[in-house]
Amino acid sequence: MLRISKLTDYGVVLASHLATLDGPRSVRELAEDTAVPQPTAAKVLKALAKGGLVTSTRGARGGYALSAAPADISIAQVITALEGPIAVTECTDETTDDGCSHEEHCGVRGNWQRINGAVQTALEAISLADMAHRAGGALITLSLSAADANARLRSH
Amino acid sequence: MLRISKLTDYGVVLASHLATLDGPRSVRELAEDTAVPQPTAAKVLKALAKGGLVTSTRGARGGYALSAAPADISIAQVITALEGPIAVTECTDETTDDGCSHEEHCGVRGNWQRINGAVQTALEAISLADMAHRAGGALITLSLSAADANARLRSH
DNA sequence: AAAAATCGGACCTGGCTGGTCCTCTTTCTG
DNA sequence: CAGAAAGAGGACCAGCCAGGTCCGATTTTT
Repeated sequence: MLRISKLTDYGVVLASHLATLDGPRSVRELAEDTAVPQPTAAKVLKALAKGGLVTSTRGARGGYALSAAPADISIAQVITALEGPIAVTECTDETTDDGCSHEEHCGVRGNWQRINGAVQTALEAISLADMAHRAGGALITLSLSAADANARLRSH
Repeated sequence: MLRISKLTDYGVVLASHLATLDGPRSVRELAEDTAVPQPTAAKVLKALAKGGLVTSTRGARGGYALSAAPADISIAQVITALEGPIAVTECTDETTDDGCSHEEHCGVRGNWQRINGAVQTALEAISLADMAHRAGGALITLSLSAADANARLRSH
């Protein structure tokens, strides 16, 4: 299903919500606004803080706020902060260089990496500002190759 | 990590391997060629057969073969056959119309669907024939919009 | 000093993934 | 016609991890 985890989904929702605010907000407030269970929201926000996407202010009147402008934070960053590097298959995970035993059999590998890169590029191109605005217009289009992209352009 | 399951990975490897062959092959042979554990390969191939991607011949000298030309079977079909409909988040799974409780809070939803659609389109555009050829050249590129695609074309 | 927050963990638990096995049916071959 | 070869269709299990909760320590405000 090519699914991302629910935690990550929460992360995107929370981060997008933060993008509509200015000052820091407490976990309780954010959880209420987004209807995410409070302890879970806390966990997610902690992870985002560790990833440097949000800054935390401790103590009374503290809370979380985005560490950068909404337009400068990508969905890919949120996903990476919560799930580690984006890798569609284990093969494409560069960190484990254990030399996949199928390597000689699967000429498939290079292609997976390309697919993976494509997905990653797509997610990097989408900012929290984009997500915060509903009705963003035509957000993403895909093309198989430059030539194909060209053909599409002409057809419009 | 936006990861697909290992079973699905096997499915792609097996299907891509079948794309390089002509007649039906037994599970044992396919498993040996691809270094996928035999019982697991059987399971995967059964699922592919149920999805109509491969045809099975029973009895002695039977086996599996692709049900269509490699160029006419997409990676998306393989994934769908093994994992059900592609849905990045639960929200984007159209089958469950239980009205996600966050709905009013998350203007995010429409955007997820667009991302989801983009990924799906990308996977639909990649055929087994593409996967079977290693070194396929620039297989996929992404663009945010037609305008952006245009800009990219010019920059090359 | 007390209250309000986050931090950094530990902890549990249910479901799902990956993997195996067994029996039934079908088909070919000798 | 008998037996072997092969898939169909399940049941089944073990391990892992996502999802979720909770607690004590620390920091800051009031």
